[in-house]
Amino acid sequence: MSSSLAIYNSLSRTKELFEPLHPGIATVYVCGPTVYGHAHLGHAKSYVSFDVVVRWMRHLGLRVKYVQNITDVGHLTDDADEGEDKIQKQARLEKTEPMEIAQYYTRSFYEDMDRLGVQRPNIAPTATGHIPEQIALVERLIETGHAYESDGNVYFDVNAFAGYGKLSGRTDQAALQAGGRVAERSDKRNPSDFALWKKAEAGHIMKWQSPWGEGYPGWHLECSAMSMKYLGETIDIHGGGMENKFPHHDCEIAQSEAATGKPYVRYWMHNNMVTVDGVKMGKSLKNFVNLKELFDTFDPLVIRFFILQSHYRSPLDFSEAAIKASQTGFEKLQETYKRLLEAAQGSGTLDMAAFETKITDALNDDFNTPVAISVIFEFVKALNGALDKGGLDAETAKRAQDYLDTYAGEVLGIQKSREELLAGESGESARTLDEVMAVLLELRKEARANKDFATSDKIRDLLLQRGIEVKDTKEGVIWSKKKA
RNA sequence: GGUGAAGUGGCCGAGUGGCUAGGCAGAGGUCUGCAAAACCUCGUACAGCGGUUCGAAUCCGCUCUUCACCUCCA
Repeated sequence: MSSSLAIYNSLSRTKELFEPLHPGIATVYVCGPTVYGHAHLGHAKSYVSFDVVVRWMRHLGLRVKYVQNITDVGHLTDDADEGEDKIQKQARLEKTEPMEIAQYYTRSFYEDMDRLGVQRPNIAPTATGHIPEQIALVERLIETGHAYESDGNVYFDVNAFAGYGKLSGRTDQAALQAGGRVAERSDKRNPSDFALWKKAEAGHIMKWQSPWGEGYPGWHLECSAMSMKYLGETIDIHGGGMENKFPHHDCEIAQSEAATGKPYVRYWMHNNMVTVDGVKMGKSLKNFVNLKELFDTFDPLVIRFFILQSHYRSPLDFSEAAIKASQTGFEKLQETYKRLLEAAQGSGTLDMAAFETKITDALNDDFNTPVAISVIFEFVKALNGALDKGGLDAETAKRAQDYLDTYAGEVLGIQKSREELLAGESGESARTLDEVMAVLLELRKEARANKDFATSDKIRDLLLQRGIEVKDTKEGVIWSKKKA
């Protein structure tokens, strides 16, 4: 029952069997953040989703080369030709310089991603670190007749590239302009032409020398230049947010394919948005939920779990109530895993092969994490049932642990480690707590033996008030600290 | 105006021609001194109107509603 990996390709708008260009190796490029503010839930959805994509492909035995850029050149706050550099603006607001802004928010980004269990990309190139590569790409486009210079600016000539707009379906440039909101620029040949290189106006801080004078790269250029540098002229997968299909990804395709004459990307993947009350969460709107604030209330892994309970191509509506519902389910999963690890040996068995097949099929079907999670819950239910009835035999118990380690842990990343679940806290204060708890539970045990339930319940209630939950199970009394 | 999505039970959220999604919440039960946990049972959902079909939430058409993109945005 082996299925193969199918990926929904935004370019063909169908699911296609994934076959890497070079057998055994998958090249993946995902648009990274522009670092001028703390990451929000929308970033989390995107990078958690692609994290699972990469983890699953590695699980399948592919060697994945994963590149994710850091955009540290602030593109403009308005349209391509107006407004202020975003990073420069933030630097002005924070009374510092652009480089410090970029570095500070880059660190902040990785801090948040680490807490979400997002594995770091193999290469995380910055736009400012690849200015020569970008200039070279512009020169190549001028040489091949796909770009032209005009007063220190260099534009891509959309008419010189057949198929511009094929990703977004925006192929009729005339119709596009009719209702468009971007004012025409006199120095462009065609209103749809986009900037490859921009002349630095007075006061612009982030600028570099180029054959066309002092300036800075256009907003689509870095991804093409860095993707080609590290992954080759044709890559397997390019991922990003849906809002980047047009113009960003269409422009990337145009400038890359015009330069190389080769297909740029074989599978385009676009993840959907996080919404709040049905409206997109975005930096420019003021409705975004900062991850650091969210982590004050919720375990980062709960957020990860919440994200993966919906499909990456579906919008995900944010609400505290929805995350709380996820939290309860998440805790149930952790509890069951812990119970499995501590369970005594019995004689029960489970049909592990069926659970293997189901979850593999789900993940092979365009990374269907919600279905994968539902399979894990079916498994959890069967597992708890078996443990209720006296436990699993040694082999099944081992396979059950492997199952959760592999799918909930290694692939989906929604399971806490054994150490975290079993060891609790370490150190002097934890040992003291253990000793004190042992005394209290001994007193409670004596009270219960004497049928003095008033006393035993009082001990339990008072502990619960302080965040320590005591449960009487078949295996004996257990206690755990609950997060408030 | 153009380009693309989507409307599923109290809530979140999969599926997509016949066969249980799953989670949360709720009801009943088993277990327990009681709780908690776990397990068992239950809820007759697929925006509306037509059509295709032996059979449609799933395909087609129309209508209504929502969202994204067309300006930076994961």
